[in-house]
Amino acid sequence: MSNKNIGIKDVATAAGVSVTTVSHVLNEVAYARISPETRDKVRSAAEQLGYGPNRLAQALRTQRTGMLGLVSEDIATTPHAGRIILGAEEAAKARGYNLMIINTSGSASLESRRDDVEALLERRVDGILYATMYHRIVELPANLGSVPSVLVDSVAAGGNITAVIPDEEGGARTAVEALLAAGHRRIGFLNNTDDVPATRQRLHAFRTTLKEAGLDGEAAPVESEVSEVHGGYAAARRMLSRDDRPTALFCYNDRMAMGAYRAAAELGLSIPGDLSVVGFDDQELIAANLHPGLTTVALPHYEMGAWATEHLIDAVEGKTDLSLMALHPTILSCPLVGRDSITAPRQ
Amino acid sequence: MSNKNIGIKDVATAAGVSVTTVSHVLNEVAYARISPETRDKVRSAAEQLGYGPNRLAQALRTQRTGMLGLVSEDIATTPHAGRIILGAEEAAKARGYNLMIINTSGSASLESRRDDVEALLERRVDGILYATMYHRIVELPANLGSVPSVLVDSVAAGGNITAVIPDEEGGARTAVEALLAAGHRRIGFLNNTDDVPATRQRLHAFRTTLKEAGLDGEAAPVESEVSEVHGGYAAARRMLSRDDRPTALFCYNDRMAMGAYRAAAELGLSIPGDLSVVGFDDQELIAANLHPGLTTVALPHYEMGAWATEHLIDAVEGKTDLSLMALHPTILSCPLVGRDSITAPRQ
DNA sequence: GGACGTGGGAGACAGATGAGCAACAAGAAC
DNA sequence: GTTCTTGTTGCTCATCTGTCTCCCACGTCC
Repeated sequence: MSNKNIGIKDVATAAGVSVTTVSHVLNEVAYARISPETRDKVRSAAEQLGYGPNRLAQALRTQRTGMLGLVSEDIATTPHAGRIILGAEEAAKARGYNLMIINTSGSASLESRRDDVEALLERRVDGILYATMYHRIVELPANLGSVPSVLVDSVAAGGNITAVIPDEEGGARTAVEALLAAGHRRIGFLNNTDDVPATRQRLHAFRTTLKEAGLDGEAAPVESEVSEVHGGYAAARRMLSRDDRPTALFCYNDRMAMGAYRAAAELGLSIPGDLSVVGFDDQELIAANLHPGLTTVALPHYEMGAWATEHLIDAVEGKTDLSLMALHPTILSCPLVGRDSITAPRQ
Repeated sequence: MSNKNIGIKDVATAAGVSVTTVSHVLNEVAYARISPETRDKVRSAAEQLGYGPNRLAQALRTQRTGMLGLVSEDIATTPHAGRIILGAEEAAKARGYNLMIINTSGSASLESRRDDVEALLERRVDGILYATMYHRIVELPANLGSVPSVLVDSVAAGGNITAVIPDEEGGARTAVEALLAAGHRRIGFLNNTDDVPATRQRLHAFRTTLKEAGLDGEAAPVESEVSEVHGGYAAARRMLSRDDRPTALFCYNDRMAMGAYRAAAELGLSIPGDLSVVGFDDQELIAANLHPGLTTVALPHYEMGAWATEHLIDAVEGKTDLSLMALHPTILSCPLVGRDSITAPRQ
């Protein structure tokens, strides 16, 4: 219970040695030659007094705070932020670091982002994690560069900062392959309308994967709407009213899949009997709670947070050169989370 | 862009004054007598050099870090944590403080909680926020007491720590009153089975509110199940199969309400035409995306985080005495979030 | 007189702060 | 009209926060 008023010199007095010796013993300095008895005296004195080092003073002296800054967009509005934070926090804790959190808005001005980073720099964090809420290309404040930093779930406009992003294409491929493996040949895609990497890449992977399976990828039906439940509903209504109605749907995200569930229900189509569905995102609250459970592809938010933190710490400790990794973003795979929304097509 | 290598003495040299003067000017020390010209010189020198104070050194000297520790349970598993964090972060930022986050598990040992708090204390945070993921009675590590602290969404076993909690009874009353106001007289309650304050208090408010409306609260139907979608489904199936089927349902939380939606659909009951439903929690992802939108009662997570932070900072700055507030937990109200799941009963 | 074993002293990190020191002006004493 | 006191303005010096780390000191043994 580190009493805030007890310092190294109190321990020194209690143990009858100098502060230098206490420091040597407690930090297990390699070159220090101190007898085992003295070490014991110091250690027990420290424990009895409830001594805990003042990390501020240590940091001031050593130029290392053991703190990482995390500026995260829209912490509360998506569950994604929580998973990134958790991944980062656990990875940091495992290596003796702590996390300083700053929230920002996805639409915040460059100047306000700059101020956020500045606040972290004044606290002399050893490195900075910059996490966005969805995969895109972001413009980052220039002062980010003055300390090792890693971008989570986006790539930098300048392209000169190490980044981790999800494997959009691989994830889409995984989803479509799950449908193909179940025997489906007429597969539709409910896509998003935003101009973000995920929209383009998932569409590309959708077509390519079908083509590789010997199907006509270009002709496969795609309906685009905003990536919300009502968008998914609208897109699914159109898609399912076609003459050559697909037997399976790949949805841009779980929210759209939720809309598709409703559309299917209204049209008297049962899932997965009449229609198989795959989502994307693995938003527990939706995917696990729909009926039947939604098979979906998970975004590796936890993993990206942990990966970024690991490599950031490596860089801080001089074990890695981030500038080498900055050339290409690191891509983490999106695994399939199987539930009950896929089965073989009828007949 | 605070260059990490620029210190107060560089500014002093550039401005041609002493470091003392720079410190006086930049901190706007009240008793310092410095000419306007000198002040200008100092300020422009500081700006040109991109000087930013080293908060570590400041903190070491002033015994104030301007950092608050937040130990939060299960950051990623519920969206609730995100809202508490956001409330705390924004309140802290508004007053010039920053947040240091530590994640812990709801089932973590007392010793590991102690270590988490200890880590915060070593960093000399000015105060600590301790947030739990659902309203309950928690046992807290003893070292929490060595610095001002506030409990968010729980009360302490010893009862000697200032706490903010949601108004469970008021929220339940609000929900039931919304149903009564729509004209419902046969209202059922789908309750949770866990032995937590919310379970008891919401049930109590349910019965009391009915009684006050001249109905037989004791006789009103209650079905209890685990507070998940499938629990809500099972409870609703039983509830809706009764001879005196209620025309409205108050659900312990939005997840159970989601289960009730499915049960209603299976029984051919339309919402809200044949059955009105109110939830609890306001989990966006569910409540806003069900069809029809679920009217529900919101838990004030953002507000609790903000309230706790405000008062913690007040205590840190000597404006409040937390020990006085520790006598009774502060209760924040749970407002109704109206959507489309309530209407007047048929005929 | 080195080598070895054991330990301590004195900055340095970056900034905050109370006491104190020139410089000058106004008023008072001579 | 000069010197002395007193007061004010403007700024600086020395010291402090808690810890680390380079360098040195002392004694003993071969």
